Amino acid sequence: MYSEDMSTRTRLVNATQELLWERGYAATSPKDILQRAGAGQGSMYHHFAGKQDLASAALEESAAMMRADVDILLTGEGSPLDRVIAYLERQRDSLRGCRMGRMTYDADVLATPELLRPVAETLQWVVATVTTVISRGIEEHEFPEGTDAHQLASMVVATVQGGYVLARAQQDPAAFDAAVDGAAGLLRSWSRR
Amino acid sequence: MYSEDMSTRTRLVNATQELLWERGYAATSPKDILQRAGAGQGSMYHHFAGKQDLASAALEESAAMMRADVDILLTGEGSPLDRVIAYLERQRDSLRGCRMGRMTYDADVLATPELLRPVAETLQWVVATVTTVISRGIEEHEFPEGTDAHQLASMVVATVQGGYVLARAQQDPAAFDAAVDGAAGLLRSWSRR
DNA sequence: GTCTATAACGGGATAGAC
DNA sequence: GTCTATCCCGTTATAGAC
Repeated sequence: MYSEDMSTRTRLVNATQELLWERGYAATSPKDILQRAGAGQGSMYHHFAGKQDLASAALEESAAMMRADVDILLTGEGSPLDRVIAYLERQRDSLRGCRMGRMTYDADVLATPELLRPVAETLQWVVATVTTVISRGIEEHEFPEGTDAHQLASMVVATVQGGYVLARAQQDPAAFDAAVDGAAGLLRSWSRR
Repeated sequence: MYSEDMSTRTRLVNATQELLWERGYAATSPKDILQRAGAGQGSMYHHFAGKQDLASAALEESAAMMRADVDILLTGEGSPLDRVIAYLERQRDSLRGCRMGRMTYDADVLATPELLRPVAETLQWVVATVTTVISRGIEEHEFPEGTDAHQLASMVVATVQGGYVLARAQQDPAAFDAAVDGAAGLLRSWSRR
């Protein structure tokens, strides 16, 4: 339940963002959303065309938040290698999984272009941004010449996404940490070649 | 619809395995299963206590299949490095994702110990098996001394699991290939240190 | 063992009052 | 703008005939 100074529309979007992260699209009902937002049926159908429309707005908002979070790590302090390792190591709440990545296993999302688009674009953006940082590292001779920046970036992002899967399966964040630590170790070694 | 020489029970389990892979647990209804198996309501409730019981049997069967598939790659021909790379590179149908990994984003599975158990055990087994292969590689001096086999194995399995996520988001197997090629490249480099 | 009929419940959307 | 009442449909399970 949100504070009164947020508009009903905002409370609806926020509640939907949370539920999409926790349970996914198909498993989230309008009733769940309304209860968490402290709103009635009418409000939702006044502000949005329906569940899908609201979910679309919520996903776009979550996508923007994820980009902002990742951007801070990748454009922050330190050398290119430091920043890639910051992206790997500073993920929080690994048991919650990825707001965007989890949607790829929701059949309704895959089948609905408006819902898949923010997911596809955001993950694509993360890979592209890591690729840019690694390319910079190659220019600065922190990574060897001939490094395939896109392959390396794909591996880095996949390690994070897959680390979430392993941690959720074991219900243990240590499984995530082992994966990203393994990737960070290899990257450090690669940069010293 | 399956051939007549399979028992109804077997057809139910097989149909459920397929649907769990394609859509997950919550999104699969008994009706879907019965239609694909070519059976009626009565058959299912005769052989199984309900949807959850049938899904449990199907997941156990899929888990065994996945272990068999992975085992062939990891205990097959070649040096430890070759076998780890075979595991990375010989995944098929990357757009389908992982039978077990996908279940970690299904809230009902997480909340049901009988359903989560095969998922957790199988992914744990894969990481442990890759760890063993890498440890062997360290003994044989194919990997440097001081290599953390468990971290490296976690990274390898996470890359595969995350590669599925990236490929499904883009609806393009190339995203999977880039991730596993990146991991394979780093591993080769690491083994030559 | 397998079938159909039915029931109880919840999801998602609409209607119309306030 | 927000509320409640209502509707239609699909999911899951049960009952009982064959």
